[in-house]
Amino acid sequence: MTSVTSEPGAAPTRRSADGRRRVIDAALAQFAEYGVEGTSLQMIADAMGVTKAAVYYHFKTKDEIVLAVVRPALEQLRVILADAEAQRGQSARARAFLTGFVRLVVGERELLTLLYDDVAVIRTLRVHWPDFEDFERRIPLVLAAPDAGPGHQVAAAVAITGIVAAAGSPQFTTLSDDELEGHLLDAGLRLLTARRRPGRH
Amino acid sequence: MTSVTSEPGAAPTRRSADGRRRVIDAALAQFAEYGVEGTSLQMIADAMGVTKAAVYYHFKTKDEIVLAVVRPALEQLRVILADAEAQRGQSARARAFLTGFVRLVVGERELLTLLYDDVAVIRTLRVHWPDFEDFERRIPLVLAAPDAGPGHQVAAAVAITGIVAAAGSPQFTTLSDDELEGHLLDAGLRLLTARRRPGRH
DNA sequence: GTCTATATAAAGATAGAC
DNA sequence: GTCTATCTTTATATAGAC
Repeated sequence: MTSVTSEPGAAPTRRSADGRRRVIDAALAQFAEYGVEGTSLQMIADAMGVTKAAVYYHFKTKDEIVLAVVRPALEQLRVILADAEAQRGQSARARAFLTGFVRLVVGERELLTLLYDDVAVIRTLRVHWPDFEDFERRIPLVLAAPDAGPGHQVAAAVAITGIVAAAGSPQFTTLSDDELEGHLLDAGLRLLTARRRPGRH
Repeated sequence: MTSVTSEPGAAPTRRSADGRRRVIDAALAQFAEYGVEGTSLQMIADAMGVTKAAVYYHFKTKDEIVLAVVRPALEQLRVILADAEAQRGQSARARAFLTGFVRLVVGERELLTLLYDDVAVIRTLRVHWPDFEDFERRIPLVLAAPDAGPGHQVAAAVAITGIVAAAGSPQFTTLSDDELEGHLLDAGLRLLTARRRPGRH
């Protein structure tokens, strides 16, 4: 299972991609349990069975590890968002985003929880990830038209944040991915579906 | 403004309640912005304009500060939960909890976000707050009957976690408390209202 | 690629003066 | 009630041997 380091045609990086992967996997597990600020390089190294210096061979700083951990989720989010925005019609865009987002969340529960709940991750992204604030602007827009009124905006916010948190909850580990995905999608659609409230305004 | 320390009939604590309050307020502000692990005693002291040692006069450990910050929210949650459980009928119980919970969340946005998002807070509570795991069991139960099927459980989880996160979002700071409360309640009700899925798509 | 050893800073926490 | 000063531990990070 070891030493496929730098085969020609494989990973284009100088440092072996496999070494980085092992750090990233160990880091994600620790981050998910203790949070980024609650995880030291020592803890990551211990989880890998190596020393801190070995970890620093692969990444120069802790921030770089955070970025590397979170990068794949953001890349997928970028694609899902762009695809949704390309749809014709507001409700088609919202539905397209929701569908892709739910699939991403179920596939990467720990990662998305980290992305949405960990203030340290969000701070790091705002500083080092150029497109992040873009996402924060565009996601509400793809889910609800700006002129649809605050009720729709609030419902959309409840939907995406609730979906992430519910997917990450230990309560639903017994459900299959497909089942969970179906229920989350259902909940999301209920929130996004425009319905005039009978009693108000 | 100062030195009302230990008036007879006032706070029953030896250390002045006012001094504790100032620590708690400063700590909450820092915790909300940087997370518990990302906040040092030094940062709290700086925010108060005093030294670390002055903070340690009021609280023996950082954990004690965390508990004190979070205590009022948990006390309110305890009452809301007990009142809801006392209602007759599952749907009355769910609605009662949702109503109280939304009001609590809107009134204490920072605090509830901390309670739901910060892994360090949750770990501290699981260790030092006897009733916390009780809450974690009872809240899902008051919102959805255990035999109602996983779809209802998931919807309920989306509702409460989404409500907390949406209320804490900077997106809605322009809304009045009453407006936000109304929209959150509306979103929550949409999720809790039992509806057979009519086989959409 | 991993190690030992170390530099430097900051963390939580305490002692004792005022 | 707040201060200065200090202790101890741990944090991020680097240098250089193997």
